[in-house]
Amino acid sequence: MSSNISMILAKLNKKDPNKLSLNIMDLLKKNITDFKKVEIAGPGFININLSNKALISIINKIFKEGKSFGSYKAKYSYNIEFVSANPTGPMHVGHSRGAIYGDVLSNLLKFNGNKVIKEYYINDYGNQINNFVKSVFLRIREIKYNESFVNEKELYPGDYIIEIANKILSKSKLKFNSLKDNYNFLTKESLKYSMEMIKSDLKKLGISHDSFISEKSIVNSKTVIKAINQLKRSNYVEEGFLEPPKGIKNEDWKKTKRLIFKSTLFGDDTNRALQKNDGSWTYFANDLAYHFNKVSRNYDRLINILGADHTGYIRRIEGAVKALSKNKQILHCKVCQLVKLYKDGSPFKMSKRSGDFISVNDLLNEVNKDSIRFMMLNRSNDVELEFDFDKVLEKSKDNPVFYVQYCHARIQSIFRTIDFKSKKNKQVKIGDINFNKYEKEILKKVFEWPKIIKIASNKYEPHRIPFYLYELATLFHSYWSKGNEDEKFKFIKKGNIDKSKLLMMQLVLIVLQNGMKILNVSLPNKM
RNA sequence: GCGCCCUUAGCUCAGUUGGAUAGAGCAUCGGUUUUCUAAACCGAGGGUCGUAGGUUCGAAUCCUUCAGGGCGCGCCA
Repeated sequence: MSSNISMILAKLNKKDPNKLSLNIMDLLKKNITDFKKVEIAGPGFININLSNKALISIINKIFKEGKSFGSYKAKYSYNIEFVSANPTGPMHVGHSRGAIYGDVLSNLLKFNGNKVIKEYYINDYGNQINNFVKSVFLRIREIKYNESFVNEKELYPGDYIIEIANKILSKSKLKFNSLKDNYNFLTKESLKYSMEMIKSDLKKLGISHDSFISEKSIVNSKTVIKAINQLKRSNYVEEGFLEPPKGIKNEDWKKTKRLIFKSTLFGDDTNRALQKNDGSWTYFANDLAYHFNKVSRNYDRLINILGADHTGYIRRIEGAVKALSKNKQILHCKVCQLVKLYKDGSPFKMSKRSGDFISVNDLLNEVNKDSIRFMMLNRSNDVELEFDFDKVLEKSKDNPVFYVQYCHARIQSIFRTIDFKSKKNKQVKIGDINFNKYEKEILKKVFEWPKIIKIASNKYEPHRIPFYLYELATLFHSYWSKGNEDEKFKFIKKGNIDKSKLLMMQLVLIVLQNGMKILNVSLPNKM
């Protein structure tokens, strides 16, 4: 164990850290007997070797905590919105990253005792939906009346549209003469089937949401007006004109008076329109209303998981939450960078519109859920993730999930061999326990687990968990193999096992199980 | 033009909210299997942490400059 307390105190008091360390060391030696050795190293670190007595008391504490080892008591309520993929088709590989990130972040926060609502915002309103429904209609015409499907720019050509068309046809005897006459029916049915597809994809990835909120229902409930009225009163919304957009040309742009949200007050580049040319609400206006609804549900903390292509949206919506909650609630937007898909050694472009994207379902047909989950978290969410289709399909040693699972399988293998069963309420006593240096390394790693959880939770960085588990597994595999070189490091000798080894393995097991439970990745007993 | 993210070994990336001699995997080279699971392990080579400054006992980490890459910049959703 090591402490940098002297350096911190030195900074505060402007004193020499080495001198402070000497003083602290004296105090420690006088007052505490749990230390075997205390010494000063480097610029003023205090290194402490724990006595067996102290070690045992820590181990007993871990056994007592068991499934909650690593967690700390927090009791905030969270709303985490993630996935929220448009209901115009199945999920693609890019969506799965945010989905898994959000899901594991939720598990992590729950592990610490927080209450978490996992929410999905269904964008079942607007032009995309019109185009989606039109696509379904045209496919129906194609099937029923042999009219060829002309692929216009705005339409969705993917095969799943044909599937939806077939499903609708098999249940309905309507003639489908005009889109207009069948519009409401088609919209309802198409959305039902596309959401079924998405939910099924999510389920296969091990993800389920607690709450689904429909954009259309927000619009119909007039929440938009309520939200905007409140913002008008606090002077965040006004009628006015906006400058022409700087980024891309838009021929439809017109300078007319409309309601705008003053997002520049929150660091945005420009104020944002709440109304379109024709006076109808923009997507942002509806989203504002949705977040008004979220704010009214009184969570302690709001989190949105967004794709990289929505970074420009963050200032606006975070500002909106501040304005709507009168600075009482804070929305944190976390961004997942792109997933770059590689196949046959070259980049594989995804496009939802063209219909040639790799869907989550395609992926799941070839790679198991555990590997996908682990791989998607094996990067910080802030960096692009290279997903090598071929490599993941190989199911080889390149895949780190196997490595961690294998560690678990080896421990279980030992337990099987000696017919060991974990007992409840075990109390370890000081006796013939004597950890060697390899075991101490592993214990040290196990003791780090709560710190990993704390950082991962505070920073919303669940990727730290797979990295940590991988490191723990490395130490274990390394120690295991010592037995190949030297008989005395064999775990089992003549059917017996050292008490210290048994303890060490039980501790590793606790951490592996707690960690993988948060990741929702399985731990097979045999591989 | 503006905003956000990134730049660490040949490649892909970690890096403890500022700590000790910067770490893994892959790739390269060389070793280890009558076994408690070799889906594993051990060893070797490989670094000016993009650049230039600053903050301090101490910087890959914080601040500023510049360069390179990605994403975005709608009255689409």
